[in-house]
Amino acid sequence: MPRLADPELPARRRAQILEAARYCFHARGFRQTTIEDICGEARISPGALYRYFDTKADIIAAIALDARAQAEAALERLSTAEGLIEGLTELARSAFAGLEDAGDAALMAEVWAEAARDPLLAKALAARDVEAQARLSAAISAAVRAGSVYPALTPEDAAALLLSTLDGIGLRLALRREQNASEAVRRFRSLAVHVLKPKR
Amino acid sequence: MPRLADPELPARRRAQILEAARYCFHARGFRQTTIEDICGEARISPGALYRYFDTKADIIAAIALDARAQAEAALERLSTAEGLIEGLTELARSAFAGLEDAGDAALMAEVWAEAARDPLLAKALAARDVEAQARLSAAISAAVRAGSVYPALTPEDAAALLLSTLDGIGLRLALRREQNASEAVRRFRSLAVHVLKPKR
DNA sequence: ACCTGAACACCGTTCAAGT
DNA sequence: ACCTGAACACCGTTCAAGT
Repeated sequence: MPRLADPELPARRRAQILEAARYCFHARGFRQTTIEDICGEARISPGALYRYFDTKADIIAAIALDARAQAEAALERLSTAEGLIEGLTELARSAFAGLEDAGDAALMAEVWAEAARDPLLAKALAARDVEAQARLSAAISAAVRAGSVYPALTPEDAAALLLSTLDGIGLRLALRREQNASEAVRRFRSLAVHVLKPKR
Repeated sequence: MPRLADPELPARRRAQILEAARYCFHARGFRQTTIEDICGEARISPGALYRYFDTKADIIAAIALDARAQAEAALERLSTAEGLIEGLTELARSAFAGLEDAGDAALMAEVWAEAARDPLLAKALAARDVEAQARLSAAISAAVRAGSVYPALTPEDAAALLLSTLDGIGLRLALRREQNASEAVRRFRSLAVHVLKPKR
C-alpha cells in the first residue's frame, strides 16, 4: 500500500464539491439547497463531504467569495489611462449582462445577505472591495494625470461612488427583472461622464 | 356564547406575531430564527401561529415588505421644489444612520436576497420602487420648472440613478461596518450636486 | 372558534463500521 | 487514509384533542 495517498486528492475533492455546490446554489439558492443535493450532484456521500468542509456555511462562503471575486476581476481589465469611460461602460455592460440570468442575480443578492450575518465572510468581501476601489481610484488618477478626465471629486470619492452605483443598479436590475440591461448601462455611463468629466 | 367572536382578534394576532417576528429577525436574521423563537416571543403556540400565517416565508415577506416600505416612506417628506439637494441629503442621512445598526443593515440585505428567490415578493417590492422613483422624478421635474436645478439627464434617469446609488452606498456601508455614515452622506450629496447641477 | 402540544417529515451533522 | 450510510438532533408544519 502507498505510504502517501494521492496528495492532490483533497484539492480535487474540494473542487468537485464546490462545483456541485455552485450548480445547486445557482439553480435553487443557498437555503433551498440541501447537503444531500450537493452530495448527489458531486456523487459523494455526506460523510465524505464533511471530510472536506466543516459546515454548509463554509461551502456557501467559498462560493460567495468566488462569485464576488469574479465580478471584481473585470476591473483588472480596465485600461489605466485613456478610454476610461469606455472601459467603465464595458465593465457595466458585462456586469449587468451577467445579471440577466435570474440565478446569477439571485446569487448576488444572497451573497450580500450571507455576508451581513457572517462577519468573517464580510471581512473577506470587504478586503476584495478595498482592493477594487484602490484599483479604480488609481486608474482615475492616471487618467487625470494624462489629462483625459477632469473630475470634480477626488479619485477615491469618484471610485467609491462609481462602484457603489454599479452595485446599486445591479441590485435593481436583479429585482425588477423586466427592465433591460442596456438601459442600465446607458445610465451608468452617463453617471461616469458626469462624475469624471472627460475631455471634449 | 357569542355568535361572533371578537372580530378584531385575527388582526391583533397577526400584529402580535409580526412584532415578535420583527424582533427575532432583527436579532438573528430570517434563517436563524425558528418558528419556535417567534412563538416564544409572541407567547403563542406553533398551532396558533399557523392559523394566521400559512408558512414562515409569508411572515418573512410581510416583514420584508414593511421594512422596505419604511425606507421609502422617507421620500414622501422630500420637499418638491426648492431645497431638493438638502432634502436628498437629509434622506441619505436618515437612511444611512439606520444602517449603523448591524441588525437593520443585515435585514436590508436579507430582504433583497429573499426577493431574489421569491417572485411575488420581488413584484411587491418593485411596485414600491416604481412609486418611489416616480415621486423623486416628479420632485426633480418641479425643481427644474422652478429653475433651481439644471440636470443634464432626464428627471427619470436622474431619479433612477440617485435611488440606485442610495441603495448601493447603503449596501457597502452595511458590509464595511467600519466606515462611517457621514462620509457616505457626503459622497451621496456630491453625486446629487453633480447630477442635478443646482443654481449657484 | 380558537388553541395546545405531541407527532411527522426533512435536513445538517456525526460516527461506527467498512475497504 | 478514505469512504459509506444509518443515526441523531433540530426545525417547519400538521392535526387530534381540548376549551
